[in-house]
Amino acid sequence: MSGGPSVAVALPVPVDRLFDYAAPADLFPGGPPPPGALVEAPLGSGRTVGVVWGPGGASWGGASDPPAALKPLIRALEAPPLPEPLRAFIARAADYTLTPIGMMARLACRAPGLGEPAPERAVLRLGPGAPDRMTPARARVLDVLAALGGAGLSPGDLAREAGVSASVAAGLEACGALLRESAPRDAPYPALDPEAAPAALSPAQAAAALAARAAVAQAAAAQPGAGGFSTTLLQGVTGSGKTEVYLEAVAEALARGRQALVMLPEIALTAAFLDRLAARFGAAPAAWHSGVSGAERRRLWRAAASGAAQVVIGARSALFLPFARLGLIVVDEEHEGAYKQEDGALYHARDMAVLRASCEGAAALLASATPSLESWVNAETGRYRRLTLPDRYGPATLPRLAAVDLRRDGPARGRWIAPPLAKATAERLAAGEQTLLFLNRRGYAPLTVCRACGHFFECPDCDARLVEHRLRGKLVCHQCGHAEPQPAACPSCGAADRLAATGPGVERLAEEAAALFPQARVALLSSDTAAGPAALRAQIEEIAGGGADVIIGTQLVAKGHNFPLLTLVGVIDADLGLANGDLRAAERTFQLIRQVSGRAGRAERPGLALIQTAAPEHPVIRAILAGDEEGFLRREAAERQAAGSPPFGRMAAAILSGPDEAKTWEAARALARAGGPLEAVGARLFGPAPAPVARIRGRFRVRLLVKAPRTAPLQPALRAWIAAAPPRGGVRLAVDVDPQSFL
DNA sequence: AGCACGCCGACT
DNA sequence: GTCGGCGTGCTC
Repeated sequence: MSGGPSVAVALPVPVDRLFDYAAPADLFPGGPPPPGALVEAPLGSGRTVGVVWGPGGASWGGASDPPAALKPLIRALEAPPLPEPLRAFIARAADYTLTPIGMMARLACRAPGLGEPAPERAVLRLGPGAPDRMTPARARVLDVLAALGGAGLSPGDLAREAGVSASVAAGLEACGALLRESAPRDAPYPALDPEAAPAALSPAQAAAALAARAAVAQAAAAQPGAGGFSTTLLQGVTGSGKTEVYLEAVAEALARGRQALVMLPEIALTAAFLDRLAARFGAAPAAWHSGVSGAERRRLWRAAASGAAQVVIGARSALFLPFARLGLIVVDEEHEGAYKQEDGALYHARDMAVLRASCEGAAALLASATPSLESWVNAETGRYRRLTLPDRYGPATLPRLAAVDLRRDGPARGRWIAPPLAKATAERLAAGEQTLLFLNRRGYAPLTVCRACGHFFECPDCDARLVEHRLRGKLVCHQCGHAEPQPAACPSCGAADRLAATGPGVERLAEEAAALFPQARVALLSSDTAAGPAALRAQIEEIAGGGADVIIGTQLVAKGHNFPLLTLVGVIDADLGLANGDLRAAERTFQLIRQVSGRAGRAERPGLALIQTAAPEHPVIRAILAGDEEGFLRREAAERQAAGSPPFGRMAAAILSGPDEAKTWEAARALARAGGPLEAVGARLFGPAPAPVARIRGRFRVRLLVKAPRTAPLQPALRAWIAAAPPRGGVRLAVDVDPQSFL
């Protein structure tokens, strides 16, 4: 290297490479910016913000040598550098998820105004001089400031607080009784008190809390990155008091001067949750999610970096905040699919939380009533610690589960509510109790067929069938969102009135329920029926409060709100999710039916769940009916191990997409022939489409799966593989990972 | 990811 | 004859 100091910078471009820049002494008199510094750099014809990764010449993956003449950096931003543990996390997360490092690093710079110094504002406070004369208005101003001690107020706030006009303060300032100063615009976060209002814990909670606190204490006592890290799975059914337990862990972090991050899958839940934490710790913690304003993001980003933000409640993206001394990460509802980030960088936030904790020497705490298979396996094998909370009320709260064998007791053709379920529903109606009929299928009917010619409607852009949405008068593709008006006549043969809806959707089920129980108030709950999230919440609340007798719902009803009046749940088609060939179909079906069944009944009045199935002997259905979660997880884990699927390895996919089916398929075969990296490569396709070549939005796609041992260097292997058979002829190639836990 | 370069269709 | 479509390739 020649020509003065240079640095390697991670830039937000999808290239597996660092970019070298000159850091000339005239621009950087104190030496080149240190690792972690945020810098502005010229790139192509424009400029972009990146993160200094090390001295120039560092190679992160990239093969080609940097050019002889380096462009100089433009400037260093006025923000604290990303701490070393965060950089380590970014590098490992990028490698793990096959994401270019700069794209991962970008997630840590997502706060506005990082280029500018922390904003200041003018404040007035008591000055050394005495007022030239006293008036009642002036006295009120001085009283307000005296009550604040040495602190100041902005001119506007001061006038408002004192109930005077701005000119009063101006007069006092002119005679030296008030002093105008500059102060940080961002108010500090209120201090949290770990002992403000400790919860009363049951013996089981207290025991779990003790262990959770010990894990945090262990992390806090160790040097960062020196063995303090641990992961704990906190398992306990709804109502067992998991939250109180992990808040004890948060209290321990607070008491030891470490920061805590609590991750939630749903942003909508944070408001209520913040209230709860405010009650526990005496003040509300900071919140980080997509709905937080720019000013608040800037404030929180800097407060995380300074350590002033003691506790942060956040969504996925909070994982990339520059915490100064993180001691604990809690992942609430760790099994939730919402933790998967699937656009841009691909990652599973639960796994990245564990990774971040390991980089920070912090404790990770995963909480769930129904743990994901991955976490359960990790707890079983001893990689994670495990804490279990027993049901607070004993087994009586669990609803009684019974199967309705559709082969024997099924409904008439074109009907979906079997006689035993109809009878049970009628009984609830007579008793003034609510029934939930669960069917995880939106719309009126999943298939529309012409009875005259057999024509059925397919999406023009993909392989999926169009679903009739009678309420909207549309045919809709559930895969890509394509919608078209519902025709009156068959477009193929022209026959009018011969189009037949085939199969059930919730709209059709609601129709049937209304006909079956004419005296009942039937409510339909589906993501299509409400105007927006707020309207939907209001609707759910109204129904839960007794606004309906029979609730028809999709998976939407499985989560969140409680239905205290509900004593019967009917699962219309338990077999629905099991047939679609998806890797996680069984797991999802088990969790969904278990969650939705659990909605029946309450402590003093156990409910009933009737599971309609045509395959009661299916192992998954049998496990559901027996309430045998452990058995299900054990069997599912063994099956996946036999199939070599996650969580027993890493899986990546090369996705080829092109405008032409033959060319796309040929490129995929060439890639497969080029010799797979590491282990076998096959043209297996996962996902909803049944064919090896799927059509999505008019383009053809093939997924080649790559399986690798957990610790294998997948990134370079994939690069070499793709270099051996680069796609041609308009075919594009993207590498995708299945964002799941293999940690 | 942006952004420029480059080679084929319908317009003043 | 040009404006502009988006396919391809590069960014220290």
